[in-house]
Amino acid sequence: MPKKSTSHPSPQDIKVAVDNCIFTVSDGELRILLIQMKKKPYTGMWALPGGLVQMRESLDTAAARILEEETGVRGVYLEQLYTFGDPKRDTLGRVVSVAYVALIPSSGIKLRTIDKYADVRWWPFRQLPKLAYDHNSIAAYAKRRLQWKLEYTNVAWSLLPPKFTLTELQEVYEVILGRKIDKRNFRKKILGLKLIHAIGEKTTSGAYRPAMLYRFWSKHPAIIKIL
Amino acid sequence: MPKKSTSHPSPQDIKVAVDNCIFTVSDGELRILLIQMKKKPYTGMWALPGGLVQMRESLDTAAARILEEETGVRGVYLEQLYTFGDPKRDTLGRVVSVAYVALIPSSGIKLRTIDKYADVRWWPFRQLPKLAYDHNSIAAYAKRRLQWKLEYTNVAWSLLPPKFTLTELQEVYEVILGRKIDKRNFRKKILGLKLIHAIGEKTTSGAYRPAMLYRFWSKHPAIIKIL
DNA sequence: CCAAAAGTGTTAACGCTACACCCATGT
DNA sequence: ACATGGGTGTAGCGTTAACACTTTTGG
Repeated sequence: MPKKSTSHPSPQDIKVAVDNCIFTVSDGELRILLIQMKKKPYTGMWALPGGLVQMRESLDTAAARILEEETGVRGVYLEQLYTFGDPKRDTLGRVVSVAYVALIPSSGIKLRTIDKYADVRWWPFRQLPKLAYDHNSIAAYAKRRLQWKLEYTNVAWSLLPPKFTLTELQEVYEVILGRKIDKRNFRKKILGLKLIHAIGEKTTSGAYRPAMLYRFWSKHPAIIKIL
Repeated sequence: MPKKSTSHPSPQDIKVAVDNCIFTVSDGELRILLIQMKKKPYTGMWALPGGLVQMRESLDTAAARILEEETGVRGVYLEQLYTFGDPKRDTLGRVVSVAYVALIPSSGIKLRTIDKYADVRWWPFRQLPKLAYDHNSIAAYAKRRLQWKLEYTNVAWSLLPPKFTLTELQEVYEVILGRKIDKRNFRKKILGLKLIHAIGEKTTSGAYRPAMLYRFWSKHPAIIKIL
């Protein structure tokens, strides 16, 4: 950017990072994955898992790589959220962070502990601690986007295992949107959209009356008014 | 990012740029502002106006600065769109581009010619040339976002002068959404939303029957189902 | 008086919301 | 038999979509 009237533009030296907001729903709570930092200025603080983008990888690839390093998960829903670039968001130097949202099913995820971090845990979104950097803002923004996506697209399926009951699906909506939904209206609406179909089976393990299991026809993203 | 099994992560050296998709509606067409490049590898090609982020400015500030440098416009609608980071999007080196969308009213904009570029022009969106970098993709994405925003928020007011007729407003919708809208339903809907109000005046200049002029109550962004 | 754009209501279809009871199973 | 979650239908209301003629002005 030559010829500005303002003070000399110093040569650009900016790092580009990716930070992931990894959501799941379990035990009736929206949860987000946080790591506890070891590194110097934020030791002991919790933060979103992230890292610098490598020279030869795209942003999407970087997000997927970091997601896999932290959780061992691959092939899940992963979408760019927003890019945060306040000059003072990192005290050590200028870092622009491209935030991503990942959605993973609650069932059977082994968190991979990695010695880069002191700890890795699922935190109930309602009770987040104070996070490093501007990560509280990023997480808040991610939740708003998730709420929107849930109402207007079919992403909900990314939060469920391949086979699920309608009650489980409804719980995902209720937990994330933060309100009760009428059971009959919900089922009518969802089944009317023809995005899922009952497979013959029923739940076996549970107590009381078994529930029908459903599967979704396609995981391809679609924009459809749901609620 | 220590301990990767893959080849040594080379030290990060990435430039961060901002590119603006500046839209307006005039003469019944959606138009976008393009600049013609002088610089070495893309000489003569058209591209989105953009530039490198300075060390001490935020991304939003950079976008606003570049917008003003190119057009002289200030205080218009400006929103971050998406960040494009394919490693090969710029042949000269690794550049991550944060794209912004700006909306400006068609009336009375003097394009400031700047000797950094060979030319600056409004292009009808329907007939874009092949652009430098990945700017065709960026522009296409920006248009999709604009279409969505028009239907679900009050951004349309950013494309109109302070006083406007309902026909002008409807034209903005028709041009951007690419479909005809029923005049009576449109007026009923828009007036019912209570976002605009008739001021006493009528159009003077035009031939034929004068139209009522309207003004919007507030330009604050709002999310409201419009169409 | 003619051309051109401005302005104005009604009806039918559809979608959304609210609401309460019986069913299948395990203990 | 009972406790627990699974499963089902209808009626009222509001919103949307389709549709055509009269009014005002300039030439």
